[in-house]
Amino acid sequence: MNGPGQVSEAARRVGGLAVRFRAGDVLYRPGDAAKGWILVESGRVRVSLTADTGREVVLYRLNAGESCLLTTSALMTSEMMIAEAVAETDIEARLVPAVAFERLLGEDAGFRRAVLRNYAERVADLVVVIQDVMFHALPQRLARLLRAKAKGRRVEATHQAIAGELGSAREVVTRALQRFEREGLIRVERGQVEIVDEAALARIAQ
Amino acid sequence: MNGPGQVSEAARRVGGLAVRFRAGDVLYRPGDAAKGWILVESGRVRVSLTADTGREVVLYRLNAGESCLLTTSALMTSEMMIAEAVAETDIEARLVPAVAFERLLGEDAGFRRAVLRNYAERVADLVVVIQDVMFHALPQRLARLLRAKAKGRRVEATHQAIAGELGSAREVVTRALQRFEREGLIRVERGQVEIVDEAALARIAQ
DNA sequence: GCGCCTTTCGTGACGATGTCACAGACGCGG
DNA sequence: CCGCGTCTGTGACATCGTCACGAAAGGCGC
Repeated sequence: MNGPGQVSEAARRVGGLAVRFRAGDVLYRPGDAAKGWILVESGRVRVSLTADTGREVVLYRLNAGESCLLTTSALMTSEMMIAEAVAETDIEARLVPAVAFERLLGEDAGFRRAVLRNYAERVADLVVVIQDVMFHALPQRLARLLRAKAKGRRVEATHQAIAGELGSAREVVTRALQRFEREGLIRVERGQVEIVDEAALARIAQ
Repeated sequence: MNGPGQVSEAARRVGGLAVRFRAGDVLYRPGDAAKGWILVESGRVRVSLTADTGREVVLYRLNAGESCLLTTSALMTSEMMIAEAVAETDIEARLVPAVAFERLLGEDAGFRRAVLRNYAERVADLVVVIQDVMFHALPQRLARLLRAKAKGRRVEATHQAIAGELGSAREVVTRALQRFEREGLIRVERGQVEIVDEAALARIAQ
């Protein structure tokens, strides 16, 4: 395999430290210093921004074989982290010291390509977030999120969690969901949403 | 010198094509394909997102020695450009084919470091934009912008231009400026703003 | 099964912001 | 000095975020 495996193998070869986290653990929070280059080997990490008011927005997620754009950015600029990363599942990761990371970048073309391509995708994620929060109406974004998070026709998420994904407020999400429900698109229950009219949702999501 | 000069020299060495733009020229627009890796050698470029409604937000600017994050991201993912880049001044730049760029990254450690550090800064710019539009009130951002753009105590910009910087709407900027004027912080004239109470502005900007 | 506590959700009121539709003001070229 | 394009001013309105509550649903201990 030429993806996660290769990158992971390179990280191990160069002396990367194996680290583990449990679901719910905070990998880093605003104000922390970047400890090194970090590669997720299994599990999923959510990276988000939080305002002092408590409002939150998810920037991107990291899956196996991926590495955190903002950690590396902080590492390179010697700035502190401004975002927060939380383990959504149990995590196995590898932490590579900055100098070893730089060496790998120089010596291993495959590693370099994989890492840069991964960052390019995360950068695109960030731009999509900006476009979304600035240019797209909430119902549209909500519809898209529901479709994306649906397992079958069920979405397991509290209104608060949905608001966090979208960078909105819980009350606003509650009202938008009520509206969808009145219009017969969904059915709302505590902690979950059932999709009733998938086609209509798709239309709203564009 | 170890900054722009070195990077620029490397780009030339590897066969980068010299290109020029006049102030106001569009370097690329949404839907374009990335033509290669591009380095600004002199002048300033503004990179922004535009909605179909005409609303705009400035993502970052490129100065001499810097390279466009989004172009490189598009290059790596083979996606089309989603943003727009406009020359704010006359520009000299160097366009390096993708393969030559990749080769340079592998062979020249100084080049690699400079480029990656530059991208790390642009990434930080993007995150700041997200934080700003989501978490900070308009008066605060406006005050910050006025201070940043002031030459002496004068800011040359139309309300429309200011709105574009902030990702807001012209009318909203007009009203915010009126309010600042009523409170004696600034004086507004056609196409420019004079700062009267710099200290108060600084306080509002935090 | 019954209280109690925590989490989740519902709702009204209000301010800030974006949008729309115009109207007025300014300045430059002819 | 007349037009016309650019820039600015303004009112009306919808959406969204915030605040301040209160109600409902689950879980837990007993």
